[in-house]
Amino acid sequence: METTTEPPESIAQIRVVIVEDHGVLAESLGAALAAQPDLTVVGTATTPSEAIRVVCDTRPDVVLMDYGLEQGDGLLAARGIKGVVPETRVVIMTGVRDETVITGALDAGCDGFVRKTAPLRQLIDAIRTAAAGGQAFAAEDLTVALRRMRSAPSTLTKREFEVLRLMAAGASTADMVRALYLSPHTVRSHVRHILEKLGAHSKLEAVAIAARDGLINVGGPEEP
Amino acid sequence: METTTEPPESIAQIRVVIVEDHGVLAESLGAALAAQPDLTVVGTATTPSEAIRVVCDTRPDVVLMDYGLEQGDGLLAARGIKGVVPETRVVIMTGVRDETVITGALDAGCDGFVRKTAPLRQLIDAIRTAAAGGQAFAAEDLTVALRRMRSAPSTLTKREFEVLRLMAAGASTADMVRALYLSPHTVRSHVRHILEKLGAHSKLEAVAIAARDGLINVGGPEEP
DNA sequence: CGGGAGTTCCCCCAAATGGAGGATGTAGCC
DNA sequence: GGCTACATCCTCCATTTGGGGGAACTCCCG
Repeated sequence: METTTEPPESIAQIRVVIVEDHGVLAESLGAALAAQPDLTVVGTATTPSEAIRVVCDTRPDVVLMDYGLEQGDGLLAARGIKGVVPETRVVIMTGVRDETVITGALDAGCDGFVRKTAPLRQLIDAIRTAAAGGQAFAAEDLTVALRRMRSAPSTLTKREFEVLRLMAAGASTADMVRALYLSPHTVRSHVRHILEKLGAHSKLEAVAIAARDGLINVGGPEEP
Repeated sequence: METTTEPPESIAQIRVVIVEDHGVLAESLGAALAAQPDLTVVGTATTPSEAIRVVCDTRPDVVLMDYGLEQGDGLLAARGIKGVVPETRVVIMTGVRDETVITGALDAGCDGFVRKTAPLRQLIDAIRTAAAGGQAFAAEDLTVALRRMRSAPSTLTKREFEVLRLMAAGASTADMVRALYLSPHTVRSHVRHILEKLGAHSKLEAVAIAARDGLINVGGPEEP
């Protein structure tokens, strides 16, 4: 591989753990990072729980965390790691064009954010920046996140999110009544609040808006 | 990297083009494949059109094609490549859990199918198998695809698909009337046929089923 | 302790939707 | 020429939904 913008000459090794459930990417990425003179891959994991265990065992400098894990949320795993070994630096890696991921990453106390569409060099730089104690967020990502935070105050409550997710699954009011053990009046009340907050005029539109804004992951062929 | 299950000893080089818009994966994968003694990466592309151009220029043995490209469909690109340079072998790589991808890959005349969750060795084996003239589809994937093809005959007409896509965008009947220049009666008629064919009892449920089965791509943060 | 947010439940009513049926014209197929 | 599929439009009716109120109760925070 070619050198990056900042090829460190010191022998200070950055110990990296890769959390990624796509074997193809995990392995090739591991090889690519290992080819860097200052990076050492000391462990890998494919699930949040495995990630925390590996981090406890290996005490890496940086965790490279995929956002879209099959079994759970990368940000949740990041929170867990920060809770158990707070000095661990976490760089989130995502393939989705979802502005809420970066706000979530900031909220979870992550130290870097890289899109999978970015060149590899950018990822390596982010790892080095995070390891050095810096924050590796692209200015473009931050501005997008800020714009969304201003424009969409979408402050849905927990219950409303539950209802929204059920709606996205195609549930009728009666279905939600059965699922949540509530009165139809209550479900309808939640629905109306959701419509109001999202600016929708139907459940269908609400789900479409929520899907567009990344509030929910619509079932089926998606890769978060 | 380590050798695979079938480390060829002949010097016959397999020329590979990688089509992948995730720079991180494209680059690290390129490095990992190049480390194989029998594989040579002769080109990369990030869009379908670029892919076809690169294939024309470099005439590779195998094209490693990501299904989920931002700008267009990997299967469409595969079709284009097969049309222009039919002897090219195409291996589809996908991260989504969508059974329709594999049927589409078979339909497009692809020669291999690998999930990103698979180990790297499996991908490399698929490339070698495809280059040797074989078909590299996992038995598990084929059975799943067959099961779906039997269970979901979902024969929506063109017009019904148009209506379905509008529904997924959150359009009301009135919106669709304006969008399609039809009578509300006609739109409602199409909607009812869609509900019947999908086994849904509401527009919301129909969209959820369609999204689950990969009939439509629901807007927003998805990575097909 | 007071106030706000959240959850739960209730009322009313107009509009949209789901579900049933039929009618017309057009296009392609055997 | 018939037949079938498709698209278009229609009627009728029961149910659901959207939109507007309000009223408890809990919990948390200042």
